[in-house]
Amino acid sequence: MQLTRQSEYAIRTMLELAALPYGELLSSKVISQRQDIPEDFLKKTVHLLSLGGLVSTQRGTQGGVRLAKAAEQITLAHIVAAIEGPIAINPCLAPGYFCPNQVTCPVSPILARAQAALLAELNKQTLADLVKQA
Amino acid sequence: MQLTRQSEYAIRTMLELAALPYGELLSSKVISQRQDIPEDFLKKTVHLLSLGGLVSTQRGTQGGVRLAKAAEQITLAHIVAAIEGPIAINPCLAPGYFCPNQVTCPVSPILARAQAALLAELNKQTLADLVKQA
DNA sequence: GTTAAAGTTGATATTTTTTATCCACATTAA
DNA sequence: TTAATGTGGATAAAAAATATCAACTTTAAC
Repeated sequence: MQLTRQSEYAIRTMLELAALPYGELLSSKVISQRQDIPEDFLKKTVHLLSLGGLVSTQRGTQGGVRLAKAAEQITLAHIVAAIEGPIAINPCLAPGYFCPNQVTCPVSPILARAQAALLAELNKQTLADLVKQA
Repeated sequence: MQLTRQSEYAIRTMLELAALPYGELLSSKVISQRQDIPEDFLKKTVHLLSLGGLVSTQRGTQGGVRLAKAAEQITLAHIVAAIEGPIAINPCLAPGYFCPNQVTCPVSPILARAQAALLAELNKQTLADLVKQA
């Protein structure tokens, strides 16, 4: 029932990027050093963020990573989803799951609401808000 | 970011027990058969529920497991906590954790609120409510 | 008392997931 | 041309979750 460490890496990375002037690049290497994250692992993490449309990358000398959209439009929920996929606190809430148990399972609606409440909180503040606070 | 399968086993077990007349025993063996849960694993799961004060057990012939308190006083949050320990969606929210990162981490308050929202939903309905619905 | 049913406990194995590492490759600015 | 950088795949290592096994204790039933 926990965020993975990789999600945490991703959050810290996004905070680094959001603290920069918009559009500015920062290399994975530098981020890994500043945030004490294994470089190769971070590279993959950044790649996931990229696939999720949260950052864009630039190869080559002086390349790096930057936000792909304004920090005002990014929330923790987006970041976690980019890393871990759609948040599902139980397999039975995942898209396309067929429950092998009783037809009328009283639990999944509750889990669904709990999950929704969790997501709502993770969406309440933007990355921009977070950077302001830090 | 998921409940463990063991938590799910525990929930299904508690639903079985709550469907019985209050105080009635059901053996782990029968529960494991009805719910298709490995028996030895379920025994340990039941033991955790017992340590958590949610069920009481009775050894010997005709022994078994029963609710230790009224189903009206038990929620999903209690069950999950009995199995997984205090719910903490990130290590930094666990009791006694010291964060090695920046002093003013803007993330943990959000995670804390998200976690609280999750817990609130898991506490909204009692086991008794669930049994009624099923 | 004896016995069989049931929970207790600890060791260990298996499987899955997560985290980390390594390296060959593609791209690109300098 | 070259060095810095992201890409991608393979693999390893570590951790966590799940499952199995087996000896033990308790206790109701006979």
